[in-house]
Amino acid sequence: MDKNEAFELQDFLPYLLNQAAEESSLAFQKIYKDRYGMLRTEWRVLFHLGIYGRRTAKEIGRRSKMHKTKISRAVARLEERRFLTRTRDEDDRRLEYLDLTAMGEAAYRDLRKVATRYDARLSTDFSDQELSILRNALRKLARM
Amino acid sequence: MDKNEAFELQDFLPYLLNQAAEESSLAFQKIYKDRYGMLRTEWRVLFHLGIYGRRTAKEIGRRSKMHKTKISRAVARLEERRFLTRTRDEDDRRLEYLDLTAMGEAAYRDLRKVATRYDARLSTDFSDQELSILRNALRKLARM
DNA sequence: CCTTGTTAGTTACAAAATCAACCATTAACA
DNA sequence: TGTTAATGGTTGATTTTGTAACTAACAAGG
Repeated sequence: MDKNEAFELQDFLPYLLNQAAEESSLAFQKIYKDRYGMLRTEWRVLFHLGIYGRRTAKEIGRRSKMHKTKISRAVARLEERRFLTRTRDEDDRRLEYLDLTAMGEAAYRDLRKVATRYDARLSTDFSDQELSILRNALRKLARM
Repeated sequence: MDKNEAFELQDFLPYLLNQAAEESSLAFQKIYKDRYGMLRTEWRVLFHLGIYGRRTAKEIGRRSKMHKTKISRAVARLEERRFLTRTRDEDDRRLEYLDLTAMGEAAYRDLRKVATRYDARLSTDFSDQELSILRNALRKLARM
């Protein structure tokens, strides 16, 4: 009754996913870090604003599933470094709208280009069918 | 010349992988945390020893790609809580072999059972073919 | 208006990860 | 040998994250 089945750590999805996530983001991380001194939370906020335009912190949080304190700090740092500005909503003064500055836009476009190339490079190892299954599975696992 | 192509954050592999990794490890994390007060680094070390038997910290690091300080601290905590013991190699006194105690073994077997069930549950969303493509792709991305 | 509850966002403090410098030991080799 | 380099592992300082408690603003009902 030992239940001593072979358990392969390498097959355990949470572990495997984590290794793949870590390894695959390393080289991209190096770029946004070296080039703009950004943290992971920061490029994410930057991208959200770059892609979807003016948003509140709340909206970014809902989509990215980042906790609001992470976002609050990322926004503070991005503002300090002049990548974005905040504007209070005059009708509901709890809200503030975030907009990329020209510098923020430039950084976004630059990093988007890098990300696009980077994603393409990662994808070369797989067929179109594999890629579509992979992305689909990941979206399901991520519940998004 | 604007290059203003649609960029979908949800399709960017490093992002997608990270979301999937985070989401999919949440429920498992709750178990090793609530049941044994362990951190992610700690269950990993525990599993390495449970699966592969007596190892040095170095060997665990090579396989898991965890930084040696993480391992050092995880080992220290696991030793404090009597999940493992250390034995110096008398021929090369820099090395120390790590072994699970009976308690460590028990915790490992318990968590392995949980992990097996958990992995099975995650897998139910996919066909065998999808699973094999997924695991393969992840191993390739993780370079393992 | 006044309480009570909710929401958006921040802050304070504890927990954890990162990075560099650090022992102790062994290896390499002049 | 004696010096320098490399290795396994630990420690301390700093940075980041996580958790909870906190403002400030709005909303709803009396």
